[in-house]
Amino acid sequence: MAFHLSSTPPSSQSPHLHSFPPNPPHPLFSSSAQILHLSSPFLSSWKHKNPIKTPLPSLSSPPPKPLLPLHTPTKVSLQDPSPQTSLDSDSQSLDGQKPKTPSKNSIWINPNSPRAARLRHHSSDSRYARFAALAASLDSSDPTDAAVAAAISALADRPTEQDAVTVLNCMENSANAVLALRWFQNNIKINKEVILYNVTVKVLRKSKNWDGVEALWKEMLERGVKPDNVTFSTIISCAGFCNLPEKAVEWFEKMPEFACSPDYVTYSAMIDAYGRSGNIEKALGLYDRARQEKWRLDPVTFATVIRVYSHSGNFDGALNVYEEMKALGVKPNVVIYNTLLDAMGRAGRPWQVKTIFKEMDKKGVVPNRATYAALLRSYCKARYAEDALSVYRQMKEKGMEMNVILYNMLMSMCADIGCVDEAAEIFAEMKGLPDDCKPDSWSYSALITAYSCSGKVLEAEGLLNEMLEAGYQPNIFVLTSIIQCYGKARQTDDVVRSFDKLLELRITPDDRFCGCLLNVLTQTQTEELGKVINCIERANVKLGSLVKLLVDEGSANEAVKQEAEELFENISNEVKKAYCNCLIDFCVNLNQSEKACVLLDMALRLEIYTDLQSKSPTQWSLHVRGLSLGAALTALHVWMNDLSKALENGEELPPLLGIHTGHGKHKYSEKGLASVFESHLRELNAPFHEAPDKVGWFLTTKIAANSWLESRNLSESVSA
DNA sequence: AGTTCTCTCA
Repeated sequence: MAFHLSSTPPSSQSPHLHSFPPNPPHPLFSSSAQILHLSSPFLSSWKHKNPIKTPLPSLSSPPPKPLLPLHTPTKVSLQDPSPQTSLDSDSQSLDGQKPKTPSKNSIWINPNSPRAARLRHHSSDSRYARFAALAASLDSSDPTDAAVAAAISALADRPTEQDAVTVLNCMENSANAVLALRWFQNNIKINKEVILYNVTVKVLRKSKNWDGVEALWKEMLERGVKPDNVTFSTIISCAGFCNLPEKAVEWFEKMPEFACSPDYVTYSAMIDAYGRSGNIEKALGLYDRARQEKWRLDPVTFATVIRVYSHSGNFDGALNVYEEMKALGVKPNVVIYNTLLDAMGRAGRPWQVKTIFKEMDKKGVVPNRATYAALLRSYCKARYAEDALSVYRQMKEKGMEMNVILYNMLMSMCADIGCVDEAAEIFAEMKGLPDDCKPDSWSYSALITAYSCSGKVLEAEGLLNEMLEAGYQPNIFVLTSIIQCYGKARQTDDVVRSFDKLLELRITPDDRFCGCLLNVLTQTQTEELGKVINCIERANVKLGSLVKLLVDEGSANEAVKQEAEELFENISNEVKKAYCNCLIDFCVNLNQSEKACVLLDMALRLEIYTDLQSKSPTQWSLHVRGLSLGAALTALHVWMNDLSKALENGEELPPLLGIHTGHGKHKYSEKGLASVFESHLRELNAPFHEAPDKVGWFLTTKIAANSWLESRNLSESVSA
């Protein structure tokens, strides 16, 4: 028996714009793709589907107007700047540029901060804008009583109690917020001191400063200020943010002592606090109680429970809550929809994301930035490229801020599906954005992966250098990509050099990294195998010894079996299939078909490959979808032997026999697998033919199969 | 003046 992986990899790849099931594995570690390298057809097919001249017009050509107008700083000043003021400001800088430090009368607000968002929201409210400006000034003051006093008197003339609440509510710097609270307590007339404490606690929550909250609480009690329900729900939610569920319970239980009784907001905060700290049972228990006892439940509570379910991986639970909510007559708002969209995105159910988004539109709920961000995340994760890119364009059109994470997800998706050009364009766009949107290590990593996957060695190397210049150390992800890249280009010495770099950086190779080395091994010329095997040995001793057994023609099958089983006990589940695919391909490359069968057998026993063969009264089938070419051919060989045995035992074949290679709608390889598989079937004189009406299937009849199996047996017995 | 929407295979 001999079969070889003789054909060169096909260079076409099917687009998987709407892959189903979603979330195919990362191409670097894809369980099936590695000997069938396929590069980027996405762009062309996408262009074809969309009669637009350039796929990403706003990326490739300079836009007529700013794409992200929100990145333009919003100038907020206390008074309308008088000409004199402007002159003063300008005169501070010799080069005619805006002074770096804000002049006394104008405050520059980070346009990406939540404060800026609130400011835009309240843009018609000049009073709000004035106090937001004061809050910004207070945040950046020195943390001293004097500096805080100076900031307040510079920007606010005789603030009222209401002004104080507004200012504190806008602040972010917790130390200064406490000092500002102190100033207001000492300098203005206050009727409801508890409110000032409550808003200050909110500032502490922003920085997760639990100790500060406890200190304020103590101080309140000492001053005889009586906490109210708002105090409790704020403190409970703070405990939740700080991952201190026991503190949340402690304050919840303190309520009666202060003549407060929990209301629906308190319960919502408690459910949230439990949920955030991983107490799923308790969170859901509280929700159940709330329903049974017919407490008032509002959309916020439902959104919280949906999130608790979604983060615990129970996505149907999340949907159920949504149904329950509608059944109870509570109208879903934008936050509910956003939470649901996020949940279905996490679940990897982009089709449900679409349905929910449509429903939202039908009900007239206006999507906001969080909605679009959730859509983008879902589509990127599911590699619904067309949809993701469309959402991205819509966000830009609507002036909604992207951020580094969203950009990175978009780039990773492009990399995963082979859209190098798009990834590069997005990267270039990021470079032109303000600092907080500049490419970070993830961005570099994503584009390096994109280059690596499509064999652009020089580009990948260039970007790696750029990344180093930008001050980022290469991490395991980048080095995995680079090694993949060199392996594919058969630059074995560079593979070794990069591997040494990894060890030099004291990075411990993980299972995926070793899988990448294995994959490189399947692409390495015989005379250089030793170099790669040496790396594998250093990365993972067990894997190294298994590989050496496979290379050694004298090694016993039993030894291979034992070593492989030991190895597979110790690697993570997500890489097992990829390892099997590579190891079997390696055996096939080495002409060690028996060892390939040993490994295939083990993979079946460990249920790494499942349901390779199936039998119905009308059809027997072989399913090789998701297998590498070598593994698929090994499985075919085993199947043929099984069929012959069945005939020998006097069994009758069914009317139809079929081989399923996959329909090529997703993953990198299936289309490739089908075409390469077909040529191997021809070499074997196997009478299977591509089914015209069933994509990804090769079929034959009982009669043709019978005579083929007979002639095959005959020739084998002759040669024996 | 209170509870929810936030992130990447790290």
